[in-house]
Amino acid sequence: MFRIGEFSKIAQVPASQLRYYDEIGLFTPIHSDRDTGYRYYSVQQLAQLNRILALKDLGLSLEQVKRLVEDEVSAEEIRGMLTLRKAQIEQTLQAEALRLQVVESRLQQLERKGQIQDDNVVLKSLPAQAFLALRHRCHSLSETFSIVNDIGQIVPRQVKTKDLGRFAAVIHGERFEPDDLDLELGFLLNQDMDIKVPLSKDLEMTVRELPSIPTALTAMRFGGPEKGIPCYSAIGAWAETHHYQLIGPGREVFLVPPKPGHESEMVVEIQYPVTAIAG
Amino acid sequence: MFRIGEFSKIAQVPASQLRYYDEIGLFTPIHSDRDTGYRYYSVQQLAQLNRILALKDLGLSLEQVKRLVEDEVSAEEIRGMLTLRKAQIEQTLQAEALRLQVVESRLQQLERKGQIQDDNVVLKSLPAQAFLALRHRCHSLSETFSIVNDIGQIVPRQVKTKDLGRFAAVIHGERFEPDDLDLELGFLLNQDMDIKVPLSKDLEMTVRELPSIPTALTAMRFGGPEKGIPCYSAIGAWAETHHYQLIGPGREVFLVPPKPGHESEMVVEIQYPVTAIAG
DNA sequence: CTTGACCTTCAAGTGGCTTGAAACTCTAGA
DNA sequence: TCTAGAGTTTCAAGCCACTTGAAGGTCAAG
Repeated sequence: MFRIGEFSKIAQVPASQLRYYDEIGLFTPIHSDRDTGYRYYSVQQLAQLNRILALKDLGLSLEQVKRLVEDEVSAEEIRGMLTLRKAQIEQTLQAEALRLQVVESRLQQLERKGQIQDDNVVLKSLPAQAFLALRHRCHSLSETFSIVNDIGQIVPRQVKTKDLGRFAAVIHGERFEPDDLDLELGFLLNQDMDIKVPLSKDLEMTVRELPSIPTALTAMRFGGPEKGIPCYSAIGAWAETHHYQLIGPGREVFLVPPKPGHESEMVVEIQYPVTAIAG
Repeated sequence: MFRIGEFSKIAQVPASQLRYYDEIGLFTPIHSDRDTGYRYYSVQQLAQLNRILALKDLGLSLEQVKRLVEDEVSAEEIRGMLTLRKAQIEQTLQAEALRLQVVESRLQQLERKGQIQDDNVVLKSLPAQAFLALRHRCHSLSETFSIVNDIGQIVPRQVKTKDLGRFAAVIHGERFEPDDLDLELGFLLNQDMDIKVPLSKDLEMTVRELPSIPTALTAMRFGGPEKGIPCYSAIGAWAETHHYQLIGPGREVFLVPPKPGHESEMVVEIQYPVTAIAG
């Protein structure tokens, strides 16, 4: 029989931790003196404690460990817990590896330049969302502007303010050529609905669901389209250095829409679906 | 200008978190209404927030992030922080990889047998410690016992109880052969001291420092030496499956020393220095 | 002007402990 | 047998990075 101090030295576990385990009922001394409150542990309990620490070391919570050691948990259930834990660890491993990569590239940047760049590129996941839009091939920037204008005028009259999200564009063309743009222009919707909005005699906006993007690379553009180039190249550079690949059409979501005469104050979030390249 | 809800949606950060960041002064809205307390954020602040989140994502504490974004921290200092962080991440990676290994081997054990074995083998690190002992080549078990007995009788008279640790043995022989044991027998000391204890006319115990063992494989033996074999094989098996290698003489520390007539109640911790095999 | 979505502050809770204070107990040595 | 000092007790608070909930105030669409 050992008192808590000696037991804690042998097991290399702080006494405070043993007291805590006693308190939560995870690991209680075989004997507690009625009068003095002193805790007494046996050597046999070392094995028990080691088992607990081993399970905890797998990353299980003390609640889980408790269930494992006190209830008789079925092998099936143990396997479930361990399999889950395995998946979690694998995730953590991936995340940590990514973190390491980023830290290393930051260190390299420091070596070379002294200042950290590209911090407006962010990896997000985006939910699916309804999109009331018109797909159209525009042959000049002015044509694009006029359509954008029409949409901005007409749509808010047809849809309740509450249901109307932000103005957005999907960029379908592979290359960016101002005189041949394949764009899908319109408004995100907060609620799915089944309406059509006629724009002119042969153009009609329809609703479709923009698919979710589990991993999207995003960047902010402050100002008009002419400010877009550094954003796109930042996204491209990020993707390249982090071994990601663009896998679909990009989107632009207008957080602060352009007002006539104040175009330089507009703010757009550029979003590109990506996937990590194996290796 | 956005209110907290909209800003939190764009940034994909819970509003409660933004309030918390405001509270700790890490990230405050550009405007707070005097009367209502409402927080208002600008789009430009998205970039600022992203920078903060990126730094946090590297695993830095909010305190560190705060210093980085508000004080002008020198590049030197940043490099220090990142290098430290890098080392930490590498450690975590290793630990997680080990964890994954263990989880996987547990799962395999479940598949094969249904019960978990070997949980009394524990990886510890042991500090250096003074050892008052006699190294001797014993040619029979009875010779060993008699020396052990002598030591147990004589030493406690020479050393203050407070300074006297546990009885212990270092096993120098490569193979275990009862009729040719190269043993170092004696007591661990709580304080380094410079004494010699004569045992008989030509045997003398001396003090030396047992080196620390950064990674030791340990197991408990409950009972006399005859119970030792499963412990040794458990340690061996553990080392093999986890790709560790024994790299020095083992030790036995007597947690519960044998009392005449109650030898079966003795408890010994067996300790072996090991090192991970690369790959 | 009403309604209901949105916002506020404040308090408490989370997990897995650690630290500290004030008081009590044990034991080696005189 | 006494004493000093090491060891132990309980209780409360603190740690991080938030989250949850209650009670109440504000905003804007219809």
